[in-house]
Amino acid sequence: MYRHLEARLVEHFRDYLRRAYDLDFPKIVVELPPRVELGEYALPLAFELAKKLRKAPKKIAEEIVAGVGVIEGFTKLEVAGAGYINAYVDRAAMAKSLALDVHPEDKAPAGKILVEHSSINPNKAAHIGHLRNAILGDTFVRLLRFAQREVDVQNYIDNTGAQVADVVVGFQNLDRKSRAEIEALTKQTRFDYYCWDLYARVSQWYAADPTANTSKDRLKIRAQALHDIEHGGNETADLAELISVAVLRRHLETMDRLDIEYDFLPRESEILHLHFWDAAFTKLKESGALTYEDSGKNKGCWVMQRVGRTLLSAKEPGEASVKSASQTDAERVSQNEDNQKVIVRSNGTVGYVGKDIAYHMWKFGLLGKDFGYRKFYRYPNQHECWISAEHGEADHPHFGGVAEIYNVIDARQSEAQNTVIEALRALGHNDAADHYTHFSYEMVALTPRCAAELGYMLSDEDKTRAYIEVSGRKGFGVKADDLIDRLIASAKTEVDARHPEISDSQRVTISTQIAVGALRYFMLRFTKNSVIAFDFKEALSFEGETGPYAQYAAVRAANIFRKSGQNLQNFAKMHRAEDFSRYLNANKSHDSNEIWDLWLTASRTSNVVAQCIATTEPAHLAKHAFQLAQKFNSFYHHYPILQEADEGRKNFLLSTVAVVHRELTRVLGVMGIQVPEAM
RNA sequence: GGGCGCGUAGCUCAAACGGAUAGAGCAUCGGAUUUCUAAUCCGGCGGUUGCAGGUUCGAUUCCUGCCGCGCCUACCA
Repeated sequence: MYRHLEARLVEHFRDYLRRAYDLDFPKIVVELPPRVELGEYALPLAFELAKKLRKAPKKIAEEIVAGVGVIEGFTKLEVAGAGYINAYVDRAAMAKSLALDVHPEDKAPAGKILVEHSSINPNKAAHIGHLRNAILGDTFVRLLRFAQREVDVQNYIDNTGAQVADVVVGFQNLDRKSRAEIEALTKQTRFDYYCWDLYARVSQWYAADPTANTSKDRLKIRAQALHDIEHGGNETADLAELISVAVLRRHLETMDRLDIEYDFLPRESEILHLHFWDAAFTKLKESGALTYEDSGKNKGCWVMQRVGRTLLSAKEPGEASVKSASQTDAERVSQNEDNQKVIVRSNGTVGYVGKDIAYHMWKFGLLGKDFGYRKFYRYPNQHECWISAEHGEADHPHFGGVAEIYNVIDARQSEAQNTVIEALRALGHNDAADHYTHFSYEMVALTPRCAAELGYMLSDEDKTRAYIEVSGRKGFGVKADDLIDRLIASAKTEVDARHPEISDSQRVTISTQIAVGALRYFMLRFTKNSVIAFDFKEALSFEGETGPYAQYAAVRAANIFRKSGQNLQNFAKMHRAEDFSRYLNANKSHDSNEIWDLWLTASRTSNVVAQCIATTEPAHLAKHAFQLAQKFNSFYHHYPILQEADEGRKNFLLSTVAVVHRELTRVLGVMGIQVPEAM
């Protein structure tokens, strides 16, 4: 609602500026005034105009306010501060549409969006770092869907890489398990935990031998395993398939605990076996994006020249050319080599980035090849998740060939992501490159205290650090399922104490919802590029700025309705005929302003969603949910609703509760957080 | 060395596009419950936004330099 009025306001001002000043203002900035007393919208445009018109901002603002005329939905414009133009909406009219929950038609841009997230190596249990990725990605998907966009969710599976090979090596050489034994293990609960430990043991096994020769031999075993797996059609590859699929299923189960689902799981094995790379390689060579090096340190490789880094040739103008003139040829050559990215190794094998280029050409429908598709996993809610296959089913949905993509991948991989984007440009696919977004975020690390709590020995240097990076190779980290278990147990203790009257299975449901709320909120409250230093105490908190705080506010709202005997879902709509203006305006008393502020905050959801999408930053939504809950809790405390004697005012207060409940539930839903029955 | 990011209250974090008095939570201190459940609310304390310049009517935000921290910089994935 808020967003549509804003659009109307901007349009009106743009028109006026064109008429009155003959000015084209493509971007009119609109802000939220610091307090509702100052209106619902603030435009600082007079400040900017001051330069052009060579007049005082305040004077210009007054001129505009006098000339701009009546705007539908607004009661007045006012000049405030040093030259702000504040716009005041018709509160009663806006409240009415909010109560009715009317949404003027939005024309969402056409074109499918593909969001890739999670992409956990299927060789060990998921940990907190993966949780951040999946929660950010899933929330972004929900944001896009809220904005009426069509979205496919993909989880890329690197099932032929070194990490899977390591676990296979572990089963074959350390634990010496037969295929049947491994198969039995995969059927046990949390097979991924077994792999977690095994992966750490193998990593030690490679390195921790005193005689260098043994270590070398072991790395040879690893290289052989990797080779066999990439090739396929042998015992090692079959084992890798068995293990990686079993771990993948575990990952899907873990993420489903947080209501995170995927539509399609493209795997590296199919990218290899369906020869995606060959198709891409041909195009890359034809376009000149890849060049063959016949000398130097990258001799025998196909490389990509990185752009954005100056190729220091004599042609460079300005200072750079002076600098390059003083360089020797040898320096220039070596610098150019440093700017090269090896895509195909001198032994003819393609590296990870090359496969990624092919995969991204497929995403945009530029490869001329497609995966086979097989049903893989049906969620309890019947949603079907598909997986890539060499020979797929005849009937399948169509994935790939999308208009826009978002890759939720941590910041350490920006370099690789940029290389893929550059490759698309080099192929002449600028439009695809422009619609390729690396949704970059920082890692989750552990505080030294947390690491110590987990029983890890820390060096003196580590103890002084703000955080310590998790490491799969060392088996150092907090496993996702463990964290979820602890959150549920902790919530259960509280729920048990508060609600002995309800059934245990219901208490488990509520505890789970609270745990998910706490976890998802925790991962969303930090902005993407701040490293999260994980700490159990903070993550297990249910008070203050947390998910349960917001859930609690919604539960309280529902409780009022339960006690009142009124219907929460229909109440606001049923009272649409009522005019709330006397409560909302009331001479702009403190009370009416405080309550209006609550309505106003509730109305801003679609605005915040748009902001989150534009900035690829879901943290704004978490902040918004918290603020709405905070304002509601304050309102809840100050206005005893069921005791209200004036029937009209009581209806108004109940409508307020109903609208806030609806919007808060909606916002939490976009974050993947449910509102429990009771708390 | 180069690239990217970060530095804001005791601690953990906000402040999209430069804007009105830099805000929350935690911690701490003090208060609120015969009421729609206190996982709550109200108040106090707490700031030279790393440092030094610059641009601007206006800078936490943009630019330059410096200091400190992290990540990336493989013919690994």
